[in-house]
Amino acid sequence: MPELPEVETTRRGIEPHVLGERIAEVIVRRRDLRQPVPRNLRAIRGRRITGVGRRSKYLLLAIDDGCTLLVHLGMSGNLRVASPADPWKTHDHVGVTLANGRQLRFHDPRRFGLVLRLRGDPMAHRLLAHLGPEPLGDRFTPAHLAAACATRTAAIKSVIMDARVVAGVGNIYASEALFRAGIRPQTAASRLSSPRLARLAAAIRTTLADAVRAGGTTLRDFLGADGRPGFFKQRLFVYDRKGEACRVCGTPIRQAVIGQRATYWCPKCQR
DNA sequence: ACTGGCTCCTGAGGGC
DNA sequence: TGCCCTCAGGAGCCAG
Repeated sequence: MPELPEVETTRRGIEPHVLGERIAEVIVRRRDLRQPVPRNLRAIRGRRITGVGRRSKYLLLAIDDGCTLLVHLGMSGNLRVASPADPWKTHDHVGVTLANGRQLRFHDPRRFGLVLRLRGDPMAHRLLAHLGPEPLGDRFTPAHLAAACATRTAAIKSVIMDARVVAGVGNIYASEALFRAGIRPQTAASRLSSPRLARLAAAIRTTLADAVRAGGTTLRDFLGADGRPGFFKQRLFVYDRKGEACRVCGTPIRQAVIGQRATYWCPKCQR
């Protein structure tokens, strides 16, 4: 479910409720996520949350003992601000109760998500160390994208979904950015000219920034920290629109599988 | 060094 | 209604 805009929406949603707050209790109802929730997670009890950050699709809660709570939402996860008195839903796996009477609930039916407690520099952790530049940051430039694509024969869509090339671009926004750039998703990355890649880099930026502004995309089950859906779905040009008319030229949107993932494009607008 | 394929898991939706 | 099949927003790991 969540790509970068959904994770950023979650980050912004929880930040005002948790920043500076003391952790009163940690409740773990299920440990068997993508990696087991560590036994020492409870060590954050009594500590304070000093920062709410994001890297790629990971949320990083800085704790005042120097460790970091690393949260990944996987395909079906969400993190919401609840009351400790709220009934626990079936797939609410972890709860972090705060001194202000709020409780962060980690909910994840498919359990592809992750809750870890990291010591030391989180960016040095093996899950984060290999990540490429943030697409909304200064280090993601046309030159960077061109260098990454120069030697790669894989489909451009697969390349922009490679987190080592650029972090946080998932299946929805890869198709959307390629539409905005006028590039067919199956084109071999190395065959794209510099101007076209520059246009793609800009499209990745604007697509993600627009989606963040709309509170992310809710296709089926994404909810922000306040339990509300995102509204970017109404603005999708191609994703999940197979057979429907292109919003620009009216041609039916096509769908195919690239790298095991459903991919959508307009055969007229994208060359 | 890349590339494509497989895997984890649950639930929703379509077809019959 | 109900059952069965397919597919889903991620991403690490594997063999070739």
